[in-house]
Amino acid sequence: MDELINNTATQGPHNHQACMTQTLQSAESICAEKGVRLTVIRRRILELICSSHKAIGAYELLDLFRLDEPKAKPVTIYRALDFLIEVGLVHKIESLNAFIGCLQAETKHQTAILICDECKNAYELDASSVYQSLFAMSKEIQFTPASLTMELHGLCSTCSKTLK
Amino acid sequence: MDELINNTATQGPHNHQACMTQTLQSAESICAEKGVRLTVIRRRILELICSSHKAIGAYELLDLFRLDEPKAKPVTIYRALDFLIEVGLVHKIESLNAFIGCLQAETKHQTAILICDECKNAYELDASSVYQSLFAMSKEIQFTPASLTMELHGLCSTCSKTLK
DNA sequence: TATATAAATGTAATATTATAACGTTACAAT
DNA sequence: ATTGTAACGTTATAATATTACATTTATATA
Repeated sequence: MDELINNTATQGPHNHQACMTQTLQSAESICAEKGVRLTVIRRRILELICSSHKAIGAYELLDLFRLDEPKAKPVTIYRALDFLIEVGLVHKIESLNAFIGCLQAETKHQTAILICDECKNAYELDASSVYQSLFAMSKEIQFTPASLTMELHGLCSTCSKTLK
Repeated sequence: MDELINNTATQGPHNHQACMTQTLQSAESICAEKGVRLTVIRRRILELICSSHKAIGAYELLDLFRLDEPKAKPVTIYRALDFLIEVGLVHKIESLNAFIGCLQAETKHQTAILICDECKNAYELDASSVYQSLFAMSKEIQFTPASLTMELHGLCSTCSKTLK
């Protein structure tokens, strides 16, 4: 039932150009469908986030964005991030104050984020079963669940091999 | 198997004075056992954190601490927090940048934090089963798990009744 | 008990992350 | 064309967290 989402990215080198192209096209259609605007700024920031699978901070993102738009201010990044998160195209990793692109934004999903503490690559794992069980547990004690943050730190397969 | 930890606190009013006293005594013995020093500052900060079950921010804590120690600086709080977290007496809630006292620090535990978005009270739920299943899932894809952050936002029973 | 060592704290400065407030521009629905 | 809303520009500042280095306190043991 649960399964790895962006498994190509976890299995070593993948065609990242194709991965990005697909992500951005998918983003276009999601926004179109939702009737929200993926403006030039928002699209560019999504592109920067998705340019790797590493978690990236807002100010790091600002530095990259400024290569094209030297006068850009932090709030521009945060506004775009707010939008992208709202639409589900980006996730915030709370334990890092950093952001990753969502590779499966089209599917409604309940995921855990797996973060490699060595290379900072972050992956999403479909964890519906875990969500269901935690939601059930919380309801048993009359807690009404709304949203779940689940972040698993550790080492990806590549880095754990390297560090042996 | 999984169960609510500080269930008295979730079930409405409880004897908070007794709760605190017990938490602090327990903290003393944990530190003694580990051979680490629960200094006056550290004990006081733990006491402030545990003075309610609401998540509290570092600077809020600083304000409280300054009632006694007007010259205290942020780093004093952060140092104490680092210590208390290291020892397991306090947890950081990543999604709030805030802290709560741990009511069951003596037991090795794998917990989810339940956060009421209305009253900010936070509870710990033993979620060993969920940890195990997520760890197993991650290992299947050759990810080596180290630590898991699990934070469930929602409404506690009291607040969900009130908001009806 | 003196003293060496490590741990804890004091103090100042600064880095990092994020938001508020308010004006202007662009879009898109009538 | 007008008008209302969403997006963006600009400035300032709030909120969170760390670094660096000096000083004091506790602990072990000579």
